[in-house]
Amino acid sequence: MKQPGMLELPVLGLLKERSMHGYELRKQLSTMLGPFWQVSWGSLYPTLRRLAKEGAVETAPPPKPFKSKAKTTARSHKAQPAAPMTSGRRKTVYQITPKGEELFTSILEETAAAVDAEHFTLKLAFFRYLRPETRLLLLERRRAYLQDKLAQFKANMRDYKERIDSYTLSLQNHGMASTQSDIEWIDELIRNERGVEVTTRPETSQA
Amino acid sequence: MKQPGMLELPVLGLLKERSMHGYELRKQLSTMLGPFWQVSWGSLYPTLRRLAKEGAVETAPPPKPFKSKAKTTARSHKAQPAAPMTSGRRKTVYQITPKGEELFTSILEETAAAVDAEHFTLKLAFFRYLRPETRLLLLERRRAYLQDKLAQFKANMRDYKERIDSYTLSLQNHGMASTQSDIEWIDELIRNERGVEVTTRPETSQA
DNA sequence: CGCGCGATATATCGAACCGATATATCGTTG
DNA sequence: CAACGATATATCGGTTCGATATATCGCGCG
Repeated sequence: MKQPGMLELPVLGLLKERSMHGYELRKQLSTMLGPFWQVSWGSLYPTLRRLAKEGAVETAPPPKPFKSKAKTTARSHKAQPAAPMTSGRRKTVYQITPKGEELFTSILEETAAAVDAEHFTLKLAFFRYLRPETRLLLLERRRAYLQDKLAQFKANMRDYKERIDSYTLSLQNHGMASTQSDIEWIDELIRNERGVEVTTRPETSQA
Repeated sequence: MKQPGMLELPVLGLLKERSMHGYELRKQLSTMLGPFWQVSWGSLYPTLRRLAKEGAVETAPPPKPFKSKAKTTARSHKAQPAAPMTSGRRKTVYQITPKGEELFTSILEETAAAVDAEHFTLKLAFFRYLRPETRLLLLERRRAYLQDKLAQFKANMRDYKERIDSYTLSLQNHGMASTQSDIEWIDELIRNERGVEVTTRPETSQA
């Protein structure tokens, strides 16, 4: 997972359900995506600041002051690095704004960059927020992309299979099989999406 | 493909076979890896400079001056950006050095970071340069990693399958199936590696 | 009782990569 | 000979990663 613009969607998607701070955001993300992706701090916190600057999220004050702050005295004995107030256990809670909701939807709906595995995976995790027709559109885009990838594999094999060693050959074959398996999975999702109705067509080729 | 340290191995691996310039390097890389990975210029050229600075590669003068350079006159009419000599069709040919050969081998042999899909894919493309025992070691590391990933999937499913929606569930299931398929592929590679000898053991579990 | 240790929580740094873009030349083709 | 696509190198800005720093909280354990 390293494509740019990967964090916005899941961050907004989780904040849409309820307000959270960074640490919890990461835990939720891990739960949701399992072994697919472990978000790094070095991308999560900058993303939160980015979203805040765009006005897509805003920081809420901690729910309850609770213990009262008895030590508002200077307390700068340790030289805070660069940002204001660098002390422990802060719990900067972020909540989504209407603008953030809009951004979330526009990112989720966009079909252009939805094709690569990472972006698609992320979108699927928030598929429930899309209308069925948009879901179908995204699924079909992904399918077309995979079909194209498969064709590239085949072309590559046709042209170069004499020139590549057995390991690379095995790699290509496994890549093809995986892509084929991905396509079948997408087809299953498409079938589920359409209910069980129509589509008595026997074969799956469409490209 | 975005993990750091991804370019060094294939660049050195290709230059090991014969000297090339950047553009050709990229074409060869595309041929070898097919649809797996398209290297971007923004990473390839900086990598070449990085490797040059480390002394792992060096630029060779163009094979033949050929047409003779009749215009060694100033010719600075266009303000070259930052590097010396910025004109067209330069063909900066890179060749590997002994130090580069060493670096190639050490990167290829290291087992630590060999586990993630991208690095493993890249290593496999140069597997022929490894001794059979090192190949087996790398394959088994990869297998253990995948087995662990599978276990994480299972644990995740066990703990959260009630709380996640059907799309995320399908995602997890497909992820598990893919990982399982990857394991079987690795097992096949391991079997091939061992020749056909021994290992009459019926099941594949080893973790 | 206090001491360490692990979980909680935020932040930053440098390195690496990507996508887009700029620039220039060469070969072909109409 | 002009247009165009392939060849060829380079840089910029933005994003992510991995490592690391810092600090606090809660718990167990001697």
